[in-house]
Amino acid sequence: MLLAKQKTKEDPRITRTRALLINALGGLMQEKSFEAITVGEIAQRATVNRVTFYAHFQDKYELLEAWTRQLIREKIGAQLPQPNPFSEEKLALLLRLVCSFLTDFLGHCPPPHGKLEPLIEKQIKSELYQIILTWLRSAPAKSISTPDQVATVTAWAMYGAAWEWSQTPKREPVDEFIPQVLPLIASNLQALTHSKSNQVHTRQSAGGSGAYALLRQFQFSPN
Amino acid sequence: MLLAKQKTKEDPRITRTRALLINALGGLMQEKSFEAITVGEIAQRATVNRVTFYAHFQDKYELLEAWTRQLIREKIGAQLPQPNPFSEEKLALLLRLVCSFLTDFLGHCPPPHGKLEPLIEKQIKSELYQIILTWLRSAPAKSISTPDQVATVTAWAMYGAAWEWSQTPKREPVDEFIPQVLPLIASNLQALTHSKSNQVHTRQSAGGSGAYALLRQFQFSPN
DNA sequence: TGAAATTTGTAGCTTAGGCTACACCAAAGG
DNA sequence: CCTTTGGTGTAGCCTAAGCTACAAATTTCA
Repeated sequence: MLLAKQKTKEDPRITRTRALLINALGGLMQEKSFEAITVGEIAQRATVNRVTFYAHFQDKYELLEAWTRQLIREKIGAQLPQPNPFSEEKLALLLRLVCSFLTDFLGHCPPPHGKLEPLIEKQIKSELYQIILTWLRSAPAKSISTPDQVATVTAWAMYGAAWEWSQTPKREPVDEFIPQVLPLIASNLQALTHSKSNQVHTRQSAGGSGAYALLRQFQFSPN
Repeated sequence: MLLAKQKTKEDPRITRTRALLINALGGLMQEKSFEAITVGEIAQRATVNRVTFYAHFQDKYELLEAWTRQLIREKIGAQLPQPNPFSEEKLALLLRLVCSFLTDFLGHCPPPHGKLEPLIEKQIKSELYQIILTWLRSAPAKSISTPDQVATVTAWAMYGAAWEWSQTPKREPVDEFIPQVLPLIASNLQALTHSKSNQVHTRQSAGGSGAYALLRQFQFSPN
């Protein structure tokens, strides 16, 4: 109803109200755990009627998704000076952004983070997937794998690396961590810099089924 | 924040839109002179339709009044810890606030300040009048003059002093200035601290006409 | 000067948002 | 147990705000 993304410009009231609600949730998330927050509180802090909330979001979980998505776009996607072209420095920066997001973010919000962590995992990987896919589209893809496959694998690898690092109690500083894992991640993107095709296919699977089929299943839907 | 205290609660959309417009003007006033600002610009920066502007304000001059009034309330009225009871320290603080408002404020806005200065003069005096009147109401008024008269005279005296000081090119620091003029101003308020009636009446006028009649004419209308 | 471009202010219509009221559900708590 | 309490979600109505369009001023500039 109100959510229809039409080609015609969006009514400013819609943008404004959504922004108010998202920011209100952001404020409350610094004060109490998500589960303890009620729709009424969110609406009140947003100076918006509670009924209006439901005109924009199914429930508070849907708002949570919108909030984290915006945060991720701000802190990760928007920090890359310009998306194209690809460079190894940009890949390093991207990984660093994911790392700092993970450390900062959870510090901001009082636990428990029950439903929060799977959500941001999903969304960060989705964001990474989109960014990498943009790189792949603007470069000659000589890999034997499809761009979607490369993007998916790289996104998962990057997030996994950052996640593992962020969970380590006595972890090394980011500046040491990044050069250590970057080669593992960048190997998938060799096609972008030299035209050498990678070896993944012959290593992983002898037939048409296996890891690739699985990956295809779990590819992110656009946006 | 916004003052229309009707018995029926004000629609939140109204307060929000007014606040957006006022803040938009505040931003623009730091960038260019008031005369150079158009209604369209204000509305755009407020993320509000230009037509909506006219639903709230007659023209940009009326918005200017609202903006300055809010600023004055924030910087002066709201800085007094609690209005009552009266004390000489509070009077000194009040004068200091007026001084710093005058110096800060004009620095923020690019000249020319043509219509601006008479406006803030009127509004600051009005604010002072209200504050002083509150003091007078909560204290035994033993003066021969009416509270309105005392409040008016004191407000004018305070603003006049602060204005003269702020216009002096090589002025002394506020901390020296305030003790110098405060006795002149406070004399009107003696009735608040001791019950000695002041001498103004016998000094100023021999009959029923004269300064008092003039003052009565120029008393501020409530809000 | 006089035409073009802005800006101003208003009218009429459409839509988002505010409000009341209500049904539903779940968690206390007597 | 059943009542209270508080959060959830929806329906219907009313109002504020958005949009288009247009008729004046007003400013700009050739």
